[in-house]
Amino acid sequence: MDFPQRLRALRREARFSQRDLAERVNVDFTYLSKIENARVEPPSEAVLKKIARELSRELELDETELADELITLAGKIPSDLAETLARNPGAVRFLR
Amino acid sequence: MDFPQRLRALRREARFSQRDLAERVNVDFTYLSKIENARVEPPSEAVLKKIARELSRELELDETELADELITLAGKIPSDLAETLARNPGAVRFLR
DNA sequence: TGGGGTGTTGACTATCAACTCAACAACGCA
DNA sequence: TGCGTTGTTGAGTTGATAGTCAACACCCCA
Repeated sequence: MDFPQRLRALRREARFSQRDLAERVNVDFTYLSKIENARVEPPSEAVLKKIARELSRELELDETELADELITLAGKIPSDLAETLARNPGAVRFLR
Repeated sequence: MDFPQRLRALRREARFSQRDLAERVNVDFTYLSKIENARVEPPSEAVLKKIARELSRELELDETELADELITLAGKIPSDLAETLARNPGAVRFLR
């Protein structure tokens, strides 16, 4: 399941319209539409986290886990992790 | 050693002027100056890789290793690694 | 004393990511 | 049949990133 599909599935499961969710995370609802239809790239990490907050709240899921799922599905690396990696020269070699 | 210092050290070791190196990697030499003086952020990964190519060539170092060093010094994550991480949901959890 | 090679700076520009806004279509149902 | 709710699309905005360009200063040495 790719990011757009997953987002739409979660949103519907939570019984939110695009307008509902958009308002809660402070973006325009048309933006959510484009995201769900892969017309644009997944949103910023900040927005992803807000989405995770609202959806986890409604669906009684763990917020952090959902955020991680969405962020990696979105093809990004959680910024706190990215920072740690960038500061550890060894960590990168280890991963290789 | 931070990124700007390291770059300048390597370039001098290779006996390249800013103009020399800039021409080889197809950027303006004044841009290198600003980078070495930390007037701007480190360059894009694409430019970093070209720099690594030219310097490793001249100094007989391993190109990939030098690229990794420069990229992480620049505070970035090598994009191929980022991709691998983003595709492995488990890897992120493991790192946590 | 001036010409070539070096590095620095300020102002400007192009590209891209991350959105918003205006308009409209499709459905349900009172 | 018309009104409310939902979703889609095209065009435009905004701020950040990644550079370029013109000008100048310093050195060296012929």
